[in-house]
Amino acid sequence: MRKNRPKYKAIIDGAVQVIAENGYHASQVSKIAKKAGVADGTIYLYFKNKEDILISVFKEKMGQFIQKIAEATHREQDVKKKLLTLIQLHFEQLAVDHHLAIVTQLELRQSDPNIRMQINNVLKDYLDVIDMILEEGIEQKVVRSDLNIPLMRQMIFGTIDETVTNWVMKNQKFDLVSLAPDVHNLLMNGLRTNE
Amino acid sequence: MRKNRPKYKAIIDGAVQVIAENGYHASQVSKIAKKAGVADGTIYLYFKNKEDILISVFKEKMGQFIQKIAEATHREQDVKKKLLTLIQLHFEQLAVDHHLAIVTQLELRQSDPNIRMQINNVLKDYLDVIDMILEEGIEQKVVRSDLNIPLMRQMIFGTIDETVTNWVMKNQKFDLVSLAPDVHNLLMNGLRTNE
Amino acid sequence: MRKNRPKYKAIIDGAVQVIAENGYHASQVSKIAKKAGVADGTIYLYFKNKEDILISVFKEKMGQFIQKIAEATHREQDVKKKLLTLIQLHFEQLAVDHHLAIVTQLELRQSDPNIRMQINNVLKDYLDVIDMILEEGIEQKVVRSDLNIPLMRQMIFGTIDETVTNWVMKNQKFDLVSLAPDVHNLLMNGLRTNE
Amino acid sequence: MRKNRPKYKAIIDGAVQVIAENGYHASQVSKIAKKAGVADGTIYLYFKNKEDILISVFKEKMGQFIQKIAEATHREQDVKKKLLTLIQLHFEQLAVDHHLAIVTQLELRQSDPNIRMQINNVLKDYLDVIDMILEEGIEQKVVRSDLNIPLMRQMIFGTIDETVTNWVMKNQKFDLVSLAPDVHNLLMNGLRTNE
DNA sequence: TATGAATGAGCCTTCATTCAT
DNA sequence: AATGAATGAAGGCTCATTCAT
Repeated sequence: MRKNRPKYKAIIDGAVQVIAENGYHASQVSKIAKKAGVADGTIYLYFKNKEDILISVFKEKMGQFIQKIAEATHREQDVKKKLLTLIQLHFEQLAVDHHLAIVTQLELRQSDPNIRMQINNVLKDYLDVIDMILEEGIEQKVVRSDLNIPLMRQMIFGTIDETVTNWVMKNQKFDLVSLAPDVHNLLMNGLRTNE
Repeated sequence: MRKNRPKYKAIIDGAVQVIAENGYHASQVSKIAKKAGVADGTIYLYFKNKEDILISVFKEKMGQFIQKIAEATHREQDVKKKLLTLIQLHFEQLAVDHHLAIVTQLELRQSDPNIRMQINNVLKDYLDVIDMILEEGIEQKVVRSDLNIPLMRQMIFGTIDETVTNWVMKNQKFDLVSLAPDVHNLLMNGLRTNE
Repeated sequence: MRKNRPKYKAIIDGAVQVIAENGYHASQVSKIAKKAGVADGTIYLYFKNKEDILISVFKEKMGQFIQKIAEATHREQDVKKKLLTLIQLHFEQLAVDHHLAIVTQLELRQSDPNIRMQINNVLKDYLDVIDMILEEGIEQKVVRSDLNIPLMRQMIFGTIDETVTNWVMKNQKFDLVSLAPDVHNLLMNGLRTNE
Repeated sequence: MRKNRPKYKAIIDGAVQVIAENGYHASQVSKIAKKAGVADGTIYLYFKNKEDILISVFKEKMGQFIQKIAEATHREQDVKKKLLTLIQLHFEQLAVDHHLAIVTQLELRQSDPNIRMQINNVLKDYLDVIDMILEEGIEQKVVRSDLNIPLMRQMIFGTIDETVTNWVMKNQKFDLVSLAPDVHNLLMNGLRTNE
């Protein structure tokens, strides 16, 4: 299968780097090819077009990203701990790969409607993980039940996302991972039931 | 003064529409000119280049946007009411002008570092409004003081922003404004002091 | 008459300066207008189009230039002195107005065939002066008669012109006028009869 | 090596023709591409920009031009014959390629300072050939020693150049090459020692 | 006459994509 | 499969010229 060939991975990784360094619109296919160590034409043996590269980058990288978070939260029993794990892994994975962080937080926000739709498809899995935590929390009465889930999910995702964006925009000058407990505390406070 | 001329406004408004419909990078200058009802060359009497259009769009539109919110929150006495007002006006203004909403939530996220820097400059005023509310809240012991302000601000802005983005992505199918009380409730819950 | 109005002269002088400073193709009409202290549109009350400005510049400036030389050589009796006068005045006039020198030696060489034709018309008068000196010289047996006049004229004009061009290209760093006697000596040597 | 590829030569030759026919500033890149039988974009695989085409045209064509003259004069022993050879080859080469003649005599005179500088660099070699002939002539007492070399060089180059320009301007209606002996005679007369 | 805002045709250059080798 | 030279469509921007005031 095409995706298992070494050049496929080389192109994906090259694309992440080039996009992180130049931004999506300044990322010429030839630049990606050079960084990946292949000829320009070779790109088109693996990808339909430039847009397809971007979508594939997101699917590959975010797929793994989400996968890890999904698995880790499943392993946890406690709802609060699930959320903490989610936040921590989210921060950790981006802190470790700042190229990916730039691409995720900044570059992927742009682009055509149909790219965005595909990206949202992938993101859907992530949001599902959040929803499941919330549902479990409501069931266990750790999370308030008077607000609908999408709203709470938006707070969780919005807060995490905004925090990472801030970190990226400030050129990763502070320690993102160490913020996890406070973010968790803040969110749990908002979510908790008001006895 | 250049900005008071009717064509300036026409171009800004044309740009908002065209960018909302096509995305920034697919928005040819000639398209903006046509929508504004001016010749292509006229654009360059009012704007340095295409990038300058985008920045001006943001400064003009977001400037007013933020101005309104800043004034309205200042008029309120109660901290909780200030936050509610902020959320409500944020939602209302974007709900009323969905072209602007698309540009704000999607198109402006992209683009070169130097565009982003300029945009952040404008946004700074908005974040300052949030910070002031938080500071006042801490003083009045309505807001917890054990977390730093940037973090809480990120929750507030992140949640509001994510909510609007969701609304835009779902093609404005639900009533954004009516969400304000719940968002407010959720955020205040997270922020409140834990006695 | 149009040409006597003060703005006509202002535009011509502005054009000479702007062209000397920027080169013909980087000399926008608006730049010339600004330098002349008139509105862009005013230019077109005095000139048909941009090309017409260039031609008029040449006619005005070179007209005077040639006029002076023609008169001065006529006043001289001696053929040798006539040629010396011609060389000296040629050098002097350009040395005094280096903007004009740049325009004459460099900028006017370019441009469309039909501009060149008009320029040549003006130059014709200058070449006629040379021819008359040569004819007189031949008559008086000071100038050899075994070569045709155009050839000798080309030597005279070519040598003078090349000397000025060199001076312009070297940024007028040496004294052009003081070269006149040597140039005259050299040319007379070539022209003299070989007894 | 880039310059050896057939398309490089095709573009250079196409450029010479198009520039000769239209003048440099009216020579669109697309016209040159069409004449050369390549796509517009192909031009930019071989040349940095439009200006680079002009400079390359000059370097290539004038390089060969000067090379031939330099070699031929070196082969001659006699100083007078060296000069005759120079004049003859100069005329012959331009007579044979009238497109090149137009470009050399008219189009290359124009243009930005930095183009001119590059052109002068190439021309320098030609002027050096003249200087060497003069020095040899002085040594052998065939050329007068009371005038400085640059001045005499200006007469030689100026006369030759002016003659060619006249020929080009008169649309090559007379036989340029046959003028060589007279031009030579005239110049030698000017240069000779006055015993 | 004079103004200068407005016009819009025109062109260099980029770069995603193709295809002969 | 892989290459990379070649393609050519597309668009931002300039500037000579016009015309309503």
